[in-house]
Amino acid sequence: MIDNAKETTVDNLLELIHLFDESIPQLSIDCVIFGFHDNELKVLLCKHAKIDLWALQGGHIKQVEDIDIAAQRILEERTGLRDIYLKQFHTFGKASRPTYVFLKQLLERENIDIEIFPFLKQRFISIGYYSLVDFQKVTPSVGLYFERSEWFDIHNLPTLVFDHGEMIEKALETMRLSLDYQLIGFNLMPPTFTMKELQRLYETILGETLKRNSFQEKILNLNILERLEKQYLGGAHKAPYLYKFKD
Amino acid sequence: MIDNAKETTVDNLLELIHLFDESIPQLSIDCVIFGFHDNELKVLLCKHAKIDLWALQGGHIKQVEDIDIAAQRILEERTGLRDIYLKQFHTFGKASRPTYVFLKQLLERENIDIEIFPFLKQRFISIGYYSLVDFQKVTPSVGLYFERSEWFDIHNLPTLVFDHGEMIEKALETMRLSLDYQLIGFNLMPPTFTMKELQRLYETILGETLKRNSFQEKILNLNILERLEKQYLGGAHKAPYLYKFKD
DNA sequence: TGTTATTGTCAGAAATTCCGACAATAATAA
DNA sequence: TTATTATTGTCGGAATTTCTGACAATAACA
Repeated sequence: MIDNAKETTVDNLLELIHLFDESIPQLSIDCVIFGFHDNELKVLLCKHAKIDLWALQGGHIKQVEDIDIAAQRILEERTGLRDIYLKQFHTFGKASRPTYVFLKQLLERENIDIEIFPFLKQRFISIGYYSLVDFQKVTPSVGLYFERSEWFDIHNLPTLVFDHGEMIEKALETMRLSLDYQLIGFNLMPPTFTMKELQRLYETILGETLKRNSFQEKILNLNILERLEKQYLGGAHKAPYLYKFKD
Repeated sequence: MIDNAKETTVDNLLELIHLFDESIPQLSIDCVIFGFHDNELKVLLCKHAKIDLWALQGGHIKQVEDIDIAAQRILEERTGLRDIYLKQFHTFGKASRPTYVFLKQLLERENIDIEIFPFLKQRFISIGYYSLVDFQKVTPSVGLYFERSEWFDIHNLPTLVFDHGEMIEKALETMRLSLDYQLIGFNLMPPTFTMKELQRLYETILGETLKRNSFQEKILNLNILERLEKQYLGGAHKAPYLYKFKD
């Protein structure tokens, strides 16, 4: 958890304006960064100092920048991670997305009239990406003008801005569906792992328990794992095989 | 096929500028409108009078308009159809999408300097939607400042602008995958139809032949069809049952 | 040395998909 | 009227996949 109690200063407002100037207007990217560790599935949210609402990790697209690259940049800014599985899943563009109301309220608490920044009055359309990381490996960092960045359990989310709740829902649904026909967890596992550890990842993402032998059969049939030598791990039981993903 | 040999006049250039003004900048929608009829799968493309490249049916999003509604509006403008299955499938945003080069070339042929219209110099990001219609029921109409609108067989496409070829590819792939777990052809079939007719739709979309009895078994198991009385259709053989989609 | 907890494996059950075969039947030809 | 032809409906078994319980193997611990 990060808490730097940053104040909104004139300086970082100017920086914000500069960012807007060199970015594509009315279009943002929001990353649903899922974090997995020890049977827990979390999502990384951030929050402004003066407002009790949480938001996804968002950002803008530079005028000369691929949208996929922009999403990677945002992910790296907030997590320090690169080369992570990151997938575009949907673009959200309801006319009623209440970005204006939120920003107005935010600026009012700073005693700033939103009329000074006409670009903030515009409606925003957001391209959603999701990714899956090991939250133990991440040191969250707040973006410009946010105050805190924190992992929340997927079953216990705080109140969110805009339609960010809906976005998380849709990202989760997409990820669960894609689990059936592609492997998305290979950044999450240590270099070698047991079948049980992999199963727990699947169970946590899917939110349901799986049969031990069915799971093993299914995964092995995908033919993406290489079996290594057993290793004694210190449990009062038979030692499991270790696996690694094939190169 | 529509061919109205429309000239680019000052009037419709002004109209174009007006459209840009009330729309979200640097963001467009492109609709991959697939047309099916008699074992043929086509896509509806349009073309400017002075340029030998074809394009998807595109348009812009009004400042106060849901993106889904904008896509529906574009579809209706170009085909006259409403309440059609229309699905967002991907947003395309490579920094190198060469929209500027194309528009400059287009305007030069009209002896217009693109510098007069700075908004045209901007890079565009495009939200892709696809839909599936019966091309016999459609009377294509050209949008503002296009000259012709025509159906092309999916296996025999002309040279396309920008990355529109890639967009069609991705739309087709998405549609084929979604065929497995949802029914997308219900606007295409007549009110009642035979199993063979439905099978041909699937075969055409998938680009492969299917076994008669496996297909029937699979579709009936979806439990979305209602079997009606047989009807003699005039073939030298047993009359097939008719089906309709359950209400 | 026995107990305990977990693992690897296998065989059979259950479910799904695949596929060939055959009778039914409507139009057409004889 | 009758035989032929083309296509349909359906059934049953083969092949494949998925599910599930059972049991032996084994490493740590008492």
